[in-house]
Amino acid sequence: MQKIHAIDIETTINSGQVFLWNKIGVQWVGIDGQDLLILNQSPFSVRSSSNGIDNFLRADDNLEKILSNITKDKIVKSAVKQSPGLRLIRQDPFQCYISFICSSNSTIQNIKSMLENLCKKFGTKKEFEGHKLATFPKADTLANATMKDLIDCKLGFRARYVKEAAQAVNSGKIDFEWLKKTDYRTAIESLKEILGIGNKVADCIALFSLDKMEAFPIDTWTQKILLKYYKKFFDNITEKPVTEKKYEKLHEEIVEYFGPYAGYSQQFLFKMERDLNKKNWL
DNA sequence: TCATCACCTGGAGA
DNA sequence: ATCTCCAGGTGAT
Repeated sequence: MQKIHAIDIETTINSGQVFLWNKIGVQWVGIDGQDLLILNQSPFSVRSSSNGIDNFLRADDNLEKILSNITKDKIVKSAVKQSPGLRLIRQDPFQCYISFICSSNSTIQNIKSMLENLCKKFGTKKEFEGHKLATFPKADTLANATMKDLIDCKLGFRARYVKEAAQAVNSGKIDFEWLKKTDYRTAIESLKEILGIGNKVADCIALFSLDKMEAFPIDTWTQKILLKYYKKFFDNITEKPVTEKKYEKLHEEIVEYFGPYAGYSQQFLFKMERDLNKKNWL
């Protein structure tokens, strides 16, 4: 009972949801908004620099219910069996939003580098249990950053996206508390008004930070998975690039098939396929 | 509605 | 050494 639902920290951190984490000794040290977190597998502990942790590891989820729901599908069932300790993470929304805007057309390692640069240049220095780190920048800081400083963080063409996205938060156009309360479709449409956010990035933000478990990010890996295992289940999956309208039609089919916890399914499938292809994480 | 193409940057492979 | 190609996509035409 305890064993079955035990969280595997390393697996969870190395599942493409978060970027600002490092393994130091036996523990994982990471940045979540203005918090520094330290995770320990054994003995299990989650420690926060500001006790403002908002259930980062989603201990409030009913895993038994979720897992029994999503494992009705055989492929998901085998993916869960392979990484039973994998969990969805509830991230700081602003950090998640900027992180996935930075993710477009890049690699895990480069995304991590960009985000570390942003923290070093714009974050607040903190020390927690002997670890000196800088927190993630606040929205108004990035909104007022110069383009040169953003370019210096190696954001490339994303620099403009990040600045405008931060301005949208600063002005109240993007309100994460409101987005958490509203429905999935409304949240996605709202996020997509921001330059640099398309369907995929919006789904990542919704799933990883806004409690929208029906979000199912479809990237090139997910597309490969759907083609490989689910071609006959969905009409709208092809090897061609997923256009905006195709994405939306496909998502409807996906939620109908995978159910209300589709996002959990995606996470297990994604992890399985990346590992199968021996892709590196953090 | 869809097809092309460009895009910062850094790492891998030719 | 130098070049080409590509990576958790998105925007403009």
